[in-house]
Amino acid sequence: MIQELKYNYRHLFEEDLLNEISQVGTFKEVPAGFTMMAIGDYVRGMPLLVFGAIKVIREDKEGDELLLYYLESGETCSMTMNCCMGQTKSQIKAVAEQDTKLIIVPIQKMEEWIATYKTWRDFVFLSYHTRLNEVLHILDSVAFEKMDQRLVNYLKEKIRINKSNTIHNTHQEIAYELHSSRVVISRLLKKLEQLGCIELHRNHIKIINLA
Amino acid sequence: MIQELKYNYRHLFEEDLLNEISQVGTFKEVPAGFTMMAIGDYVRGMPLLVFGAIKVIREDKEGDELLLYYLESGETCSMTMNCCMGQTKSQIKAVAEQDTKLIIVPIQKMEEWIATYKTWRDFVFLSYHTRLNEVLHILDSVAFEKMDQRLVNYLKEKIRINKSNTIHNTHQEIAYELHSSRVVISRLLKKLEQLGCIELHRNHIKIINLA
DNA sequence: AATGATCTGTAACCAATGTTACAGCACACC
DNA sequence: GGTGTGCTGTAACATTGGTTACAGATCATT
Repeated sequence: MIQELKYNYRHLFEEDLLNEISQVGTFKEVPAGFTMMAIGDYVRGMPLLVFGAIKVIREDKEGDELLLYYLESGETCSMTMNCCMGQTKSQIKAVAEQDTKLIIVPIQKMEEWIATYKTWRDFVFLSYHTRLNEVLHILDSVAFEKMDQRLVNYLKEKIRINKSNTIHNTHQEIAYELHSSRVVISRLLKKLEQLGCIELHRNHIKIINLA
Repeated sequence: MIQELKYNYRHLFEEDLLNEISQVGTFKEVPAGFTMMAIGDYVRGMPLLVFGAIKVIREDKEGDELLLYYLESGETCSMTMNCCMGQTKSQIKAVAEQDTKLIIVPIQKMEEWIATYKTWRDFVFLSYHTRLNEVLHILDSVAFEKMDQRLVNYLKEKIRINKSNTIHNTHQEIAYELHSSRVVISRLLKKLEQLGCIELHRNHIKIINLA
């Protein structure tokens, strides 16, 4: 554990803090597709990603979904902190986008370290900062952009996160994450194919050029 | 200044911090409708509201607007902190909803106090926490709700903030804040009037019952 | 009272998105 | 090879919201 921790966080935290983390943290591995947290779950710890990626999804009462953003290694989830500090249930769902490795730090420690380690404090602030910007970014896209543009952005982000030009999802899955319907997504994807931007196949999409 | 500060923040901050704030802070009064910050402005200080309310608005490149949330007395704007710490330009517009009084604290002090005062740290975290939740709330409403419901929520929030059952806005102004068009808003308002929920007048709307 | 500006109401139309329905295809499993 | 399941393509239609256009109402100013 300590190696993977250091590989990702050495440039952020001092030796003492890294040691503390490795003492109180729990190492976890989760497979792609695994739901790590559902709406209403109580949050017991703060995740530090060391490998992989997690997608964070908003859900309304009817179960409609909307992808918010991805967490990558070296990052944490300020939503989690949000819940910890507010002592409330989770407002979001977290699903592993890839096979993922992470370290869970107990809530209590995370609050303690805010007082004692400046680097930890900066890390937590930066995380809030980043998440707030990402949620604003999604808000922009939902409020100001049309579905075709949102779809293109979604595909771009997906290949960036997964470091691959092939997207292994069905149209239905994409529709859920954009809070749209399968037929609409199929329609727009077909248009993109006709423009030569992508190639459609069963269960996967090859990205050629999204400009 | 010190009285107004204490009235709103005594329960949050210790005496020492209150005194520091009153020494380095600048008192400001702004009239309703005044634009306190525009997109692209550089942020020079952190505002602590002591009276009134400020609306915070997101804007895209085309100048399309979307109301994010209101700041009330006893609150600050984590967007501002967002900008301060990231050293970036403002991503939002802030307009006084009412005649408003506030204290501006220099950025440098605000970072210093995070290390030295626990109450300040908690305040800053709580502010991030609240803003993140509010932006999520707006996102929910834009992503999952239809315009009629969004309009009702808008009206409700407006009377809550202004502590009055009469809303002094034109349909056009409401349309801007919801990122819709005047005709659509007039249409929906008329429906609400027919249901007996509101009364429409020139330049103002009287709220009867929004259930 | 006449003028002009602004605000509101309404109709007609358009575009984007969502819904329903169904056909054909690919794949896994028998 | 036959069958069932899930994925994709497509048509027809409904709904929501945005656009254009214009008439009438209200208000301030002269």
